[in-house]
Amino acid sequence: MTEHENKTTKALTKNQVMVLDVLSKSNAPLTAYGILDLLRDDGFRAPPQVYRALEKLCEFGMVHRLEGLNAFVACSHSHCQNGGLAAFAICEKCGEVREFTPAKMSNQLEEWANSKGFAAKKTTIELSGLCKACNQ
Amino acid sequence: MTEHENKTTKALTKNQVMVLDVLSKSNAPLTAYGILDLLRDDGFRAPPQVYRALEKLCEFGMVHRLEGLNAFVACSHSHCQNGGLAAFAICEKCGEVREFTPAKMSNQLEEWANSKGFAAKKTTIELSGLCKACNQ
DNA sequence: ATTTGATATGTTATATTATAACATATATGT
DNA sequence: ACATATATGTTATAATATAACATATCAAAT
Ligand SMILES: [Zn+2]
Ligand SMILES: [Zn+2]
Ligand SMILES: [Zn+2]
Ligand SMILES: [Zn+2]
Repeated sequence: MTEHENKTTKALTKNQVMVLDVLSKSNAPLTAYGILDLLRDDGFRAPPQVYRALEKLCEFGMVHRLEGLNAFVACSHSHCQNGGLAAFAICEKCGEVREFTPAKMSNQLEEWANSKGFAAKKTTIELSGLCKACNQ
Repeated sequence: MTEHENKTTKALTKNQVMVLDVLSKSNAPLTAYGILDLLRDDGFRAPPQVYRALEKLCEFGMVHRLEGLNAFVACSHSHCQNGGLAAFAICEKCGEVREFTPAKMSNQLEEWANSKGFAAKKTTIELSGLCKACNQ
């Protein structure tokens, strides 16, 4: 059994592992091009290699895309793999990202969606501001 | 008194009026470059003209940026001008955007932020999926 | 074991989105 | 009229993302 597995219990590919690895080790979100630069020595040469890995990792719920930053973070849990709504608090100063699971909000959004007949496939919740440490 | 005014009761500039106008008349979000194309005949020639107007209109709360689409919509209310949290349900098929105000969620996010000492400056809530009409 | 199809990877080129930098014009207060 | 701030125009470039095609690797099926 390999180290990383997705929900279908299929092992990640080489590139997926490398991308997940740099994201997991980073203490701030990384852009696709930032990841590319970090992986040049490992044979990455062009954006599609990164974007393709990111796309799959996002599908698997192992990585999240932060829309407000055009950047990516490893999931804080082992993996979210959809269904579970995730929210992110992003510090503008230090870059720290806290992922949390606003269960009640999830219900309320669902309630709203049901009442309007809207079938949500994806939900984005992002707070940007200052984390406790940076706000002193 | 001019037609459009922002919160400081200062009239919008010529370019701001034109950008707000095309957004108000559109029944779907527009990208900056889409707006540029629509305004070529009105003297717009380059992206900064659009982005500058959009930046101000967003500040004034008269336009919202949809992070998931890199696109912009006119505020459904007269203007939101921050403080009031706005959420968006975006139909992937027809492009329709419904802006709504999830008051309870707002409280819950605030609650979470307070408990963690996070000082949120901006909050993004976007649902993407299918609207009622498109989901038949 | 060989063929076949599917998936993953490499590579080049290009599309899309956004901003930097500088020049000119217009408005506003003294 | 002058000084100052704001708005606009313009060129160039940065940053983000995808299209298109070639090659390689993997996984059945024969
Ligand atoms: Zn997660
Ligand atoms: Zn911080
Ligand atoms: Zn609004
Ligand atoms: Zn629709």
